[in-house]
Amino acid sequence: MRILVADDHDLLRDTLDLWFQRESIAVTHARDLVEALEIVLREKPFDLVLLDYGMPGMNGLEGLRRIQATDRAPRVALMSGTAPREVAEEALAVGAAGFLPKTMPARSLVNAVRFMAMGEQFAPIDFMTAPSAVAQRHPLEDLLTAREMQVLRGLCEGKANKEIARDLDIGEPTVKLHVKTLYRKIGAANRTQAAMIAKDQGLC
Amino acid sequence: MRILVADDHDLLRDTLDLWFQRESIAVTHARDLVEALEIVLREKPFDLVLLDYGMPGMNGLEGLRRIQATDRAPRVALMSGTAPREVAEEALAVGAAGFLPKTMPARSLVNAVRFMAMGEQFAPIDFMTAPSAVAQRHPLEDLLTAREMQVLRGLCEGKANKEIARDLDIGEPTVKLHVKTLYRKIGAANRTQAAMIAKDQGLC
DNA sequence: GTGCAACCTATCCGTATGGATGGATCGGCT
DNA sequence: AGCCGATCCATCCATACGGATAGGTTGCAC
Repeated sequence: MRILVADDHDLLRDTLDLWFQRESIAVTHARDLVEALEIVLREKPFDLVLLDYGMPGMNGLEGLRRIQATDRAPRVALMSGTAPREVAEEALAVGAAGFLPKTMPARSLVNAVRFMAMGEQFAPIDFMTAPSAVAQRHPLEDLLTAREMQVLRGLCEGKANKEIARDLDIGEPTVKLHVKTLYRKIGAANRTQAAMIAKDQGLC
Repeated sequence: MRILVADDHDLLRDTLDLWFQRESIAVTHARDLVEALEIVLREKPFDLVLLDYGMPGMNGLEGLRRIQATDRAPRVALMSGTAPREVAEEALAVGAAGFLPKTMPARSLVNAVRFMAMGEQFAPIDFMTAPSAVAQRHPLEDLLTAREMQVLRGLCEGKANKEIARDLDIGEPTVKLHVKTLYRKIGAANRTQAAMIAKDQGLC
């Protein structure tokens, strides 16, 4: 089996080499996307091409598409240590053979490579089912003050201002004030919209 | 490689047999869970045990747990044509080697079996990332009338009764009536709670 | 210190909401 | 025919809500 590994990280490439050799998998190297493209076009087709998502020239999924466009590498997989799940999903959607987080055990990585070379799609299950992970640190949390967040949580539970006031041990007029100001901050016209926005953001 | 296939469908078992034989995979059969348990305890350990989720004696994931509890079958995978994604997720969470929908191509199934026997976890990516799929046909939808559902959708968008009335081209008093009755049906105390409940159910 | 932001309280007002009635029409069912 | 549920409309009322305005107290930064 012959594969092409395109990664600008020397250490990782060397480490992978050891494992692939032990499994009698022939490895060719590339340091960036252009080099990978040259090799793909020059050499005879590989069983699998591994692309580092953060490698020079990749430009997101653009690099993946360019390799696929050559029609000389039907099996292309993405590798990354940092990319969020969404990237993996989109890569698979556009026909990538798989997605390999660099946190995988080497043993599993070799197995995955064999699996993908057989024509299957691979991605670590726990990685793909993990809850989005991004959530971009809740844009609301640094837009609203601590008190406003507490009030917003009350709104999410469908509580009346009076209830929220009791829960937070403050006066009802104060709650009304917080409610009003947080409406403006998050762009809500009433408490229901505020609650829905909060829920969309993953709060409550 | 030796595997145990436990499935009460003769046809499927025979079909799998052909494929496994061609791949020089030795297959033992079981027709239900008790038979599978007997075989697991009697014979020497298998590289993989395939369990039909809907097979007699399975009782949900209970069967999976019982096989695992024998400590004689470290690699157990689930098979099903109908089970929702949630079942697959839970099975993997409790340590199943994988989940195989019966809609898979036989070729891929064999690859997946080999993959799992190597110690990896497998589940079809598209199956696992599909949006829930179940939603059990929205319990609300047959609890509420058509009009009430339309009103509820309006509530979800944070609209006022008057707006909803205009959208549906009915009078505001009527909207208020629908709102009131749907509160009682879904157990909401106010419009915000109603909207949150609807959102939880996947509507809006 | 001065300024500022976050927090708290208060009062006023118009409107929306939630709830309870009563009554009406229409279609489907027995 | 009679009954029932879904739909519609109307009126009444107490309360909650949304908004504006005018204060007050902290604590922190300049």
